[in-house]
Amino acid sequence: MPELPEVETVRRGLEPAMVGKRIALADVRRPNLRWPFPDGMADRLTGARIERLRRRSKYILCDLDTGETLLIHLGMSGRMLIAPPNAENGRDMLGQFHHLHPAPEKHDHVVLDMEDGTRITFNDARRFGAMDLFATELGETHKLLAVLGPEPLGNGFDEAYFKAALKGKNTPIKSALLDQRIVSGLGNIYVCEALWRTGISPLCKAGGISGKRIASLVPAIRQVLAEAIESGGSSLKDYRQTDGELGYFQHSFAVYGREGEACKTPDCAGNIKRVVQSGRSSFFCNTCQR
DNA sequence: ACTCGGTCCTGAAGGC
DNA sequence: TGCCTTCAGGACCGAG
Repeated sequence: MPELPEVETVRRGLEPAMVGKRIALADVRRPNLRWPFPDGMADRLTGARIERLRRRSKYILCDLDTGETLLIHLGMSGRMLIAPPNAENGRDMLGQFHHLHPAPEKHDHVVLDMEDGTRITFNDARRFGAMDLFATELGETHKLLAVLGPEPLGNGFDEAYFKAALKGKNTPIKSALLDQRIVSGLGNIYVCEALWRTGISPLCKAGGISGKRIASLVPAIRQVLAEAIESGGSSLKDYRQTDGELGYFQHSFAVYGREGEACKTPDCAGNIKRVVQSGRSSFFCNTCQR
């Protein structure tokens, strides 16, 4: 499930394959993912050079030399596949583009053939992902970006902001942390992990948590994300796979997916419980998380 | 304004 | 060549 660290890892993996390169041919193989693709997306991508790859929350933003930005969300199951150039593809001496990549497979929804023959494929079985194109100059006024709270690893996310954002909230802290308007980029896994690190129960009402405990969440969130990015970075560095798949990595979790197993807090005799909050599983230790 | 639950989608997993 | 149910999840959207 791509949350901020996974998206950042994907962004870093895509950089060498995309930045500074032109899209020789964009193949948009269905009319929509979660939402309809913008009109003429394939034509608007074909011929564009990618100047920069940015990340905002769980979105990857590709700034093009056409004045437009390609927004990509991986949803639940979205993956970016990178297939390196073959000796036979790219442009021939007449400037004609050709490629010998295998035919796209099931759930390959958007295929970008770069000018050097590299093929970038957006594959998303569940189609919770999204793509959009918008004028770069609109910046963060894009509908999906305008509602986002601060980046958890950025300067805008600090104790003062966080306390103010949670003040008076009746919703459980678990739900508040999943709310992208409060802080953006967290998903179910890292919310569970950050709460465990601070000893705060996911069931606590957000507005009722002491200032000291709220303050402790700030570095806990930052650290769990930074560690996951580091973990992703190292897996990326070692990454060598024939199909070029990129996007997921192994990371060890203290609570997520560990229902019934022993709590990893030193000297804690508890075991991990699972409860459902607003339709999502929360994993926590009800002995050391209060 | 705030909070909650429904919804989209497919594949994996598990019960029988 | 088994069928069926349940679950996973991000984020929008409508209901209360």
